Amino acid sequence: MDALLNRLSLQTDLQESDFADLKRLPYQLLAFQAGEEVVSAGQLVSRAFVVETGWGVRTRTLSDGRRQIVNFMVPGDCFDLQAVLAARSDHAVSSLTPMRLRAVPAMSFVGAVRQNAALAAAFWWIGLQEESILREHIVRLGKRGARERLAHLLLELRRRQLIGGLDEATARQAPLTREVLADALGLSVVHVSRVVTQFVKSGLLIVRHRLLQIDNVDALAAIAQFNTAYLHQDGVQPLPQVEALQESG
Amino acid sequence: MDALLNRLSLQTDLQESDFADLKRLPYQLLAFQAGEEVVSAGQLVSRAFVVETGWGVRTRTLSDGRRQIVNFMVPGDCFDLQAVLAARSDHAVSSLTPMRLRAVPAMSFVGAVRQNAALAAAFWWIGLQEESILREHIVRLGKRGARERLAHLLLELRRRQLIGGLDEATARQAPLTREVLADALGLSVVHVSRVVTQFVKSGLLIVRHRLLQIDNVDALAAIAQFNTAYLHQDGVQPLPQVEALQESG
DNA sequence: CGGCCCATTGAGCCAGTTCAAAAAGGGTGG
DNA sequence: CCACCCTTTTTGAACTGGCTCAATGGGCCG
Repeated sequence: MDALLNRLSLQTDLQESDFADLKRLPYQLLAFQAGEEVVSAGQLVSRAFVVETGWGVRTRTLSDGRRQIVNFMVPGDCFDLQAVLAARSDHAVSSLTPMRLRAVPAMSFVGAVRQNAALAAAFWWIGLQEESILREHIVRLGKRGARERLAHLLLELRRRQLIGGLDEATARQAPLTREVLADALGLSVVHVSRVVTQFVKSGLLIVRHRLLQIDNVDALAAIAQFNTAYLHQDGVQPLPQVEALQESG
Repeated sequence: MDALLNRLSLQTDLQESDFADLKRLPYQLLAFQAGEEVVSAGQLVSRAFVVETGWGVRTRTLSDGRRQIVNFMVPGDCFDLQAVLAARSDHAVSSLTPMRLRAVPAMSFVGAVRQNAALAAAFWWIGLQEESILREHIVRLGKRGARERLAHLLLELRRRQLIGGLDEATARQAPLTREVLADALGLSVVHVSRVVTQFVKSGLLIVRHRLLQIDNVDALAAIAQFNTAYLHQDGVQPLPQVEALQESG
């Protein structure tokens, strides 16, 4: 879980002992090939997951087959922390690339979070980031045109990969077919293809096989009006409240 | 905070003592007129809010003035629970109608949640619902046409008002101008107006002043392919995990 | 009664869609 | 190493849902 640990050490002020608590959690490593379904819609989930390597997506499929990608998952992301409540997943999660996941039993996760206030704060923070990413996706779909949407998404994914500790060169890459992009951006495959081509011709993007690679971050940021504030990368403040609580609780 | 209490009693299995803990929290009542800004973007928030009466919206405004409504808030909804972490709000919250809010200091809220596992579970559940509502908004914007979007949103708002304990007649009403709908649905004011008019002519909606009233739930549900699963109304299960934890922690 | 804000309606336009077909990979088996 | 097949991508052409611009109409308040 290097990516998650890296993320937590950058964004929270966990101590060695907190990391130790985290590492002590029981887990199971799961390996998936590209295109497998990790969690099905309607399934009763009872584990929390951490992405170790590879990319995944959370999708919602309407009864007539239309499919919306609700969120992407890159190394260091967690999902189904909600599992804690034995909720039924209302979305499916599947892998885009070969993917390795760490699955933690819900009960153990809750236990750790309840016994360690710093961990609770850290995962609360992660939840906050996730929610913020969802909100930004809403803005992307509701208020932006096709070029802006694509540029904005690619920049977000780069940033999120950086947060997970990947190096700049890797973080600029995204293994996304046009269809995946279309399902995420609320556009047709054909139109995504046109926009990608246009970006390539303008030197913003390099396409190799089905790998998109950002070639000009600044130009994309200008197109997308990209502002990273919503990612809350700066991490938690020294947290006066929570520290006060640790003393009293 | 009747609406929230009602919601919690329907969806969670809190005991009298849990409700007592909740009622014991210090709070401040705030009253706003229609169109006031409750929380500004970038502001450091340090309180959690509960909507007592009235409607609010969370909005994100792009630098060029485009405005996206990310979520609606109806009685019984909570927001800025994240405040706990002293995060900067990346969105503004404002009132659509006169609104009464209960503001709870972040520290007190965290204290209550940390000392009472049942409350923690209840608010975790509320967070899960909120996230699910955001995801459904993504699907609405990404994969649905204008008629579907409007029908779907109105049905969601009805359901959410019912969850807050409002009666059926009230829950069918929504005090939304065309502009608000447009900003929420990613459409233009003009087109929203056309769709509303069309719905009125088909007997799906009644419009009085600036109040939309649902006149035919089933027909709207058919248009929207509305499925309530994502609202997780059924509430938490008896929660084996959390109960086990209460014993051990 | 007049002013203001909101909603409606019409006309023309455009971003993005759909349909269809061709091209380009890339993996597999011979 | 080549031939073949399957999937993905690209491209063209026609279409359309929703947009913009602009003007008119209504309801409410002072």
